[in-house]
Amino acid sequence: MTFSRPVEDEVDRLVAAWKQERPDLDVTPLEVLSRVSRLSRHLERERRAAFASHDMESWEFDVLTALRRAGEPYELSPGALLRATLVTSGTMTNRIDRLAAAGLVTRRPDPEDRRGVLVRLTPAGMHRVDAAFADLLRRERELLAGLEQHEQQALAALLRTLLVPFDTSDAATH
Amino acid sequence: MTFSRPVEDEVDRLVAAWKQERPDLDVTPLEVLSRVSRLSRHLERERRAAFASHDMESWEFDVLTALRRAGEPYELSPGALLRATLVTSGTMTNRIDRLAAAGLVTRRPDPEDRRGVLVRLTPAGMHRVDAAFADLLRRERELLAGLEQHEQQALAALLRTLLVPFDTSDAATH
DNA sequence: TCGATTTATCTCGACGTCAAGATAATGAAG
DNA sequence: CTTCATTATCTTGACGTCGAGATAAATCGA
Repeated sequence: MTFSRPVEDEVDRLVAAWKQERPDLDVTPLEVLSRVSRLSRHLERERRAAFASHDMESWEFDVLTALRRAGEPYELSPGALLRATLVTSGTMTNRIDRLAAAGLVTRRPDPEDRRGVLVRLTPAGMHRVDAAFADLLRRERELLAGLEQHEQQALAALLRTLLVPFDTSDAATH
Repeated sequence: MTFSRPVEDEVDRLVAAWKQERPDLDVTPLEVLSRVSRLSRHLERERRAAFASHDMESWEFDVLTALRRAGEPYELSPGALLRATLVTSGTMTNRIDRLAAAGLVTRRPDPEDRRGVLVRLTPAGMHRVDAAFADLLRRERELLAGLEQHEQQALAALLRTLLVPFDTSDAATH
């Protein structure tokens, strides 16, 4: 039970400005969606900073992480990787090229489908991602320190509701 | 009061995979923060699609919107604009250049500060942004249709808590 | 008033992403 | 078996963003 709410964020100001300028419009959708976008941008900056100390780029982490959590043998197709990371196929090809050049993944033809390719995490890649991930979790925990456990759960559940339509409907290849 | 929760999103699967692979780590921060990032990416795609029909880019909209809601005389400095849009100064210079070339804004020296510049929305820019904004709100309302009014408010409040530290502490110039 | 610091904007090269299209293999239908 | 639609990956060029640094004006302090 919290009683104080004197604190404003940028979105409060933004919404107030719109109400002033366009009182005819109902801008309440911004209360949620602008906050999601802005928070995501701030988080991305934090991630960048966190990874810098591990000499890793945030796009590298996204790919390596997907492979890592896939479990043995830490191998996925480019298609699976692009669905996990929400980037286009061209972007994923490019990312895999560079990760392979850095020795963090290997690429081999899929023996079951001659169109396909399989990307596998190397021991070096595994080591890198594990270190960075532990650090990221530590930092993310701090960012969430302002919320009680049950608030975090409530927040997660609400976000899930918004996310489900995206994650189910389209198996978008892009 | 809702009892059903059979529905999973991609983050549920992602968290389950991590628990399998690294049971020693507490990955609950991902429940919130991965969802924010992923949702933001999906929203960005939606925005792109929404603006396409108005023949407008999403970066253009961000700048024009900031000017529009500032009210008469619809004029802000590049510094104010970059803080509103969370981009770097180099990016903002570039954006203003292109918007000015398109006739949607004008740029003039700040009479009060010879280092400064003032960017003003033109009538054409105003017209464009008003049309696009109305459309965006309509689409965003649909995205939120899965949540009751009070759920949206709760969600907004929780997000605000996470956002406040970013929006207060740093007046980051970048 | 002078020098040092801060603030505001711009420049430029490196880089990552996207969109569209190319290639090639697979799967489905008759 | 042949044709057609689909799927998987890669190629390419255009584009927007970032980061670092340059310039110049304003502000602060002794």
